Amino acid sequence: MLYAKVLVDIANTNVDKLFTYCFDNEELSVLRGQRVLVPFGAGNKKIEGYVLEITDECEVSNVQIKRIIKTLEPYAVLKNDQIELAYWMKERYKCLLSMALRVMIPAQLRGGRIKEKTEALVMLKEGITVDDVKASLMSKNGAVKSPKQLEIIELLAQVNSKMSVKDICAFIPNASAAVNALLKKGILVKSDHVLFRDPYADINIISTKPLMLLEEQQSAFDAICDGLDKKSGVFLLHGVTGSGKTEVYMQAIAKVIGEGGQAILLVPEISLTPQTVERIKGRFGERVAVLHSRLSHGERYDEWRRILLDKADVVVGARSAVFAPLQRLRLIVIDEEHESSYSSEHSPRYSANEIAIRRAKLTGSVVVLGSATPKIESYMKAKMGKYTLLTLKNRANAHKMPNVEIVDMREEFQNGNNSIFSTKLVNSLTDCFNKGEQAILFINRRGYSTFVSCRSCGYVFKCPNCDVSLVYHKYSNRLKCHYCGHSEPLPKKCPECSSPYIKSFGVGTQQVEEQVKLLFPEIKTLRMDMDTTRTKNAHYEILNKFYNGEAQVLIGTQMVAKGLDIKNVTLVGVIAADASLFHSDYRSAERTFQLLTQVAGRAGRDSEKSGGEVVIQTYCPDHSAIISASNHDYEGFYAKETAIRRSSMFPPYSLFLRLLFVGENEEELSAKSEKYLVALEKVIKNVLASQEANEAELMLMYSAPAPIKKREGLYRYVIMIKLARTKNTAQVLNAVYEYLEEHPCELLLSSEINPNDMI
DNA sequence: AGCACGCCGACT
DNA sequence: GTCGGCGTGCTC
Repeated sequence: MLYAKVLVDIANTNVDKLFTYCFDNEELSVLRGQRVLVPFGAGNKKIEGYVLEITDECEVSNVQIKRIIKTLEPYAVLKNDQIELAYWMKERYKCLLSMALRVMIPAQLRGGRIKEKTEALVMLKEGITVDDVKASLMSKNGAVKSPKQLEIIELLAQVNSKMSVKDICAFIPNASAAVNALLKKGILVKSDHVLFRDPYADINIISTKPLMLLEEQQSAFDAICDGLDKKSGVFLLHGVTGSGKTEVYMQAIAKVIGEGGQAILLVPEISLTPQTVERIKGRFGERVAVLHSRLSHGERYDEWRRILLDKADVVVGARSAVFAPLQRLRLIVIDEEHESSYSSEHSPRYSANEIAIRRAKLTGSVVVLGSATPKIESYMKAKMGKYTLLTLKNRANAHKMPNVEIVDMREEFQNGNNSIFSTKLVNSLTDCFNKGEQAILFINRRGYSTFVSCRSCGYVFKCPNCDVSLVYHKYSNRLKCHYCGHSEPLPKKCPECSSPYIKSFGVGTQQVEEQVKLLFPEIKTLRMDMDTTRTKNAHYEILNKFYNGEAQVLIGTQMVAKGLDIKNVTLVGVIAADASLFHSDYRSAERTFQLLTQVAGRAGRDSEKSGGEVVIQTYCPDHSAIISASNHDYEGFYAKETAIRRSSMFPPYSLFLRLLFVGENEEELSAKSEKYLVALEKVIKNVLASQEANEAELMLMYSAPAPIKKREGLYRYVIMIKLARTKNTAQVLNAVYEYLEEHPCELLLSSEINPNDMI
């Protein structure tokens, strides 16, 4: 008898520990990492669980050890390093072990809802030869009784392997009745073959060869190879837009595969277009698996299983692909490492970057973080020597960086221009269209306007479920909430004062499109935002149309800023660069700089044309994020931004811990968060006192409604704790977590360190 | 999470 | 006297 320590798949703190079950290894083989069905609780309810340990001695006493009912798959679904990783995640993200394990396997596996897709294959029964069959199918006078059956037999003998009925029919029309007859006679036998659904079955793959690396690329590649040989290292590949980072990743991946290893390439969800996949598959062929949220359940499960069953060496995917169950992992590449989509928004709120580094440590792999605009935090780590900094300063095809012009919209207004386009941008658009070239207009807001209000009494239309103003959508003539999806028709008069004078303010993608059409009636436009990309292939179709020149201007939100590489685009216009600057969190300048740099990088990617042009419209032309972005000056921005962070003691010079309380009753929420604030303050001060530390290490601590204090009908309150980074920080945090564990509160939704956004 | 056990009020 | 409320505690 052997024993298995099992974690039951129930999301509850009380059962988030190992339970010992037994099994008879003569009749049931159970592996570490395998999923099993076990009886659990008083009613012996059948619960799915993960085997995290196998022992030959039972270490628990005074309990009746139950028996494992069965294994759920014939193989382990978790690799050893993933189990270690899950334990680490529990500590790091304060999540349940069961939740950490859940993100590592496809959701469809749980509950056994997914079925393998199978196909019946037929073959000649063993021991039967073609001649035998021929003889049996001949009548005495030598005529063939069943010509179709004979044909099938001859075909099968010729290909000498199993065939599906569908494939047989491709050679012999309407063969299925004859196949059934042969099956009935026992001449043919049937077997089931498991199919892997291929999400990219329809794309045509053109194989590509490695390009010659430029000097900078070559030295980056050499450094990464060095790391691969040593089986350790985290590299920050800082390369300007268009510098050929992808080619460096690809050659590093090729080296790994060449040596029998495997690699993960993470890309932001938004850039997981068929083009990206095509490019990777073109280089690495069949043994590429793709994982992202747009796959159907079946496709996702099949791709995951291909990885598990060692049918893939490269995994390309979004955030959760960092958990891909590869056995011989040696390299994890994170493209656009600064992207916020690498941080999970729900529990466990992990960061793919952190997970990659942790997983690499556990498996002896190398991590490459690539970006034109690395996170301040990442760049600082590189400067301090925690990561190895690799720099690509030049664009790969010798084309220049685009020329960026900043337009002060306050001046435009003073000069009598109150339209959303500056004179400069209108002139540049005219030029661009005249030359038959294309433009991208970027505005970080969808809809028509940002808010709607009554001109008579000032009433602002707000969402009934959320504490945000409603956005006007002109095409549907409705007011919409971008947080909960609430939508209502635009009222004819003000609900407060009945005035009919209702006006919308602010600019969104729909209005930009409308204005372009008014100014350039002959120009075709395309709009790309959440509203136009709702359907499965919409992304791809819009970009394809633009690529094929079916429109001269593409208007869109964030999603046009990332990764587009269209040679004919020579002009990029940023309608309002300030939109992201006035968020009240310390990262807003960084985000603005990143976004502007990314969007500017879309211009002038063709060496035939002269560099390209970017026009940035803003109300704060002196802001360092805007100036540095216009000069393509990451170093300059980094220096200014770190100076600000240091003087105001923002991360990475300090640390924020945010506790989020969510509930229906605002008074109760406010009172609860206040209560915890008082208690936690005492806890923290006690720790600091016991360490004889300066009380000022607790820099700031308050409780308040979240910036968006109501969302989807629920109120939100936060406790913010700002701590100096000292030798005591870890101990302070542990004390806080310990207190929260001992005093659980059902309203406390999450705790996060340096959250990505404060809303 | 789900189920049993247990200790209080309302009922035939 | 019993039925059922849901607070507490345990599940290999």
